[in-house]
Amino acid sequence: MTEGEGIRVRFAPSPTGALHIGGARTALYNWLVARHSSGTFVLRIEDTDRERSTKENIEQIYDALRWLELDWDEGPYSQAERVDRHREEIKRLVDEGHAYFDEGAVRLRVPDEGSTTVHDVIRGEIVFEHQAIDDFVIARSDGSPLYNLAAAVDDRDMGITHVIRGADHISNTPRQLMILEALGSKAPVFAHLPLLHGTDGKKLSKRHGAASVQELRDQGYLPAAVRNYLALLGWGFDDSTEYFTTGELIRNFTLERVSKSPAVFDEQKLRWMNGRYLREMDAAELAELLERETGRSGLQPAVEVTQEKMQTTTDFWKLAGWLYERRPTDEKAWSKVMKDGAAENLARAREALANVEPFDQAGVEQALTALVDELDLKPGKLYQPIRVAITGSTVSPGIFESVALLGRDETLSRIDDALARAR
RNA sequence: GGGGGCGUGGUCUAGUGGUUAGGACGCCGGCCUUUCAAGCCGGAGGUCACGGGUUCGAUCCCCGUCGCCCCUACCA
Repeated sequence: MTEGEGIRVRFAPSPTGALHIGGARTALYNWLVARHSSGTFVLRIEDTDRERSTKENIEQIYDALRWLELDWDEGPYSQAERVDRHREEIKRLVDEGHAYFDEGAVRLRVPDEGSTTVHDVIRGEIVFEHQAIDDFVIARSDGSPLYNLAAAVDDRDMGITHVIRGADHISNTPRQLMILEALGSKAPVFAHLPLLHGTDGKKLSKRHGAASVQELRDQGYLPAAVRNYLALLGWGFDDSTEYFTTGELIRNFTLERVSKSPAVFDEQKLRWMNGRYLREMDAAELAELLERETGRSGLQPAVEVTQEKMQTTTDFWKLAGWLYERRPTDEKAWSKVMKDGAAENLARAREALANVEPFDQAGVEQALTALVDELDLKPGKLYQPIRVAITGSTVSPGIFESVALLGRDETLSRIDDALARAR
């Protein structure tokens, strides 16, 4: 916990579009390492590809990181704005004979013999024979620097001690190491995270659909739940713990426990976990959040009766929307429930509810249970027709609270409509 | 083609030279119950990729094979 005073990590996304969960996880792991060791989390935008590095794309990254509450201590630095530094080092490499011009471009000289070893915290030592690596280009013929050079120089200049990034960079690492060596610089520690794959087994990318951070936000996930879930995609703590507050994540996260094999994003499990976070909030807090999202007010009573059923905040409207607007009746529900004397029972329920005083949950419950006794019915025979009449569906919160929340006038009116239709 | 990485139920993972291979999501069933969830209980599902070794004994150690993925760009 203390040896980390000097630890400096960076998240260095290239702004090619929305930040997807793979990038988000890389950011999270870097952030966790920094916070765990009281180190520094640097944000650097790798925008040397001018075509794709639009202002909007860059803004999306900030936006995603802010929503995830992954705050950076330094930056954001723009790699593009550092081209003078890159050019300086390219010139130096050429001047010192480490690199040479080839048809206008600059290539680094890679020795034919020997090897470069990557020391990876997660994977151990990885050896690359030089003969398998060509002299690679470090600057275009227009003089602009290429990724491997820019990344190596920036990591060095920014004092990065731990490079934590996706495993797709493993093969780039020996190249960056060779640049660093030619520059006479020390190598940072590397940690290559297992890639995230789509269900098709391929590296996760834009084309895998609902995988961007902003989509998760729009679908009603909580940042804390997303962080918890993402932490688990490629990292495990012990044989039974998987629910971690952010503080626990910071305390327990170590690179040594990161797994080596690729993982597949499973939205079902995220949904489950998000539901768990939702249920642990208190109703007032959740109501406030939903009021912010929907622009409505006074949602707490509705939240109290639906909270246990929600998995995402967007579920709220599906579950409670009938309280605020009449929903078209689900025909399957109607035909399933409105038979065998259901209309008569519903009519009796209407009578009973018309006289409930006060019209609250206890009053409704008393009236309805008394009626069930009187008619000698299975409770569902009475409650389901009411449910369908007022919500349009066989699925809703508890019937007593539902009726009480809807209020007498609206309840009776909806029952009347149902009765009219039933006859 | 060359180089590199990875391989534990459908998915995420724990694990050790000797375990009934543990947990979670999902799935199925039960309880609860006014529906659906939640919660609790139970169940199905794994030849620990395959084949050889080493060993009294391998999921775990070694070698090979296969599969998947990444890099092999004047992309990042």
